[in-house]
Amino acid sequence: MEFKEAKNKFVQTWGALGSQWGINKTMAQIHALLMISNEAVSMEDIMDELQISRGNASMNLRALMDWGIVYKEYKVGERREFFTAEKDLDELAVKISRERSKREIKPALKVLKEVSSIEANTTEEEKHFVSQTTKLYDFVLKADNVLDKITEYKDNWLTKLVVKFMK
Amino acid sequence: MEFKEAKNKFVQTWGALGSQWGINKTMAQIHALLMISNEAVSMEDIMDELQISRGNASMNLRALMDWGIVYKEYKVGERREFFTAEKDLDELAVKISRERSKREIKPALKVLKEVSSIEANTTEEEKHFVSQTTKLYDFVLKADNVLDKITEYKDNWLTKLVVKFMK
DNA sequence: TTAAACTTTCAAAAATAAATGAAAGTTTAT
DNA sequence: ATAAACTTTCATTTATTTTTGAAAGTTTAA
Repeated sequence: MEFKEAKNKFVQTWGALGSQWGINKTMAQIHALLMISNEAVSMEDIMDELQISRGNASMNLRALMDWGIVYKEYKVGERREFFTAEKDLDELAVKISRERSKREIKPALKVLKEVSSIEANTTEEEKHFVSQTTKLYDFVLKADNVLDKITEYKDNWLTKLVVKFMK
Repeated sequence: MEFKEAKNKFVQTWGALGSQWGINKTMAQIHALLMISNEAVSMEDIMDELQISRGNASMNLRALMDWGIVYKEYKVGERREFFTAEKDLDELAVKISRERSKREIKPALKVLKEVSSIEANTTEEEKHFVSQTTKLYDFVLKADNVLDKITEYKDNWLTKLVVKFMK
């Protein structure tokens, strides 16, 4: 396999993986492209490489920056903006997990707490509902806390987790 | 909040969460409904509660069974089939993580291995590509292995993880 | 065997999500 | 101040995903 083919395969695969995980294809592809670039890339070049429109590139770059995993860069004597991705994988994973926790897990926990707190102990059906949602609340809360603790280590958290866990 | 309202809120929330994680809304809603039912539910009742068509119910129940998190049940003297969800949360999480590993992570690893193995050491660009994809391969492999190890514990793996990690 | 009771399949329709591109907005150099 | 160089926005279009529902398939009881 030659370089160009490998590069393309990587970008496509990362894009497909993105959509399986609730991130849109282009967003994941842009991120993939930036990950493997040794220098900052202009919007023009991104549009060109991925064959996407200016609007699409702009909106997805904004989203990536909102996630904190892509940065703007300015070059002296250049009017254009350039973009780079967070390349440290520990840092990348930490940022993604924090953001998803904030956007998805926390709101879900709020609902779980609400619905598990209803005054409902008449029928078996109601008792079961309260019991299940309470368990779910506890489980998700615990999982969210563990994730938080793990990513607090930042540097090499994965390696540290391996070490801790293999003991 | 009364029971019916809480139940509905739970099903809707779980459905929305599902779509953010690459699982379709109806599939997640059916799962939610079964999770909080204290007894097995017929397809008719699922269609009725969620206001969905027969085909939709059938296909998503099949998908849930393929994931191994919903089971068919037969009642004596009843022609119809009934369905229940895996209600043990440890077990549920283990099954989901195993299935996603098999379906998504393993194939991604295969591609990462391929593209990181290209003979390409001429330009800086190529060297950087190989270096980044290699790092990514190592990272994802390690994460996949940790997940595997953690879920091997099955019963109470989350609690065990908390204990191990807080030490 | 046949017919009733049920489930599955899949082509077509509907709903949802993403992409386009032109106009509006912003920044910088002169 | 102005115009060139660039980015963002958003109504519309396009692509993708999901849902429908009717026909085909299956199972069971008589």
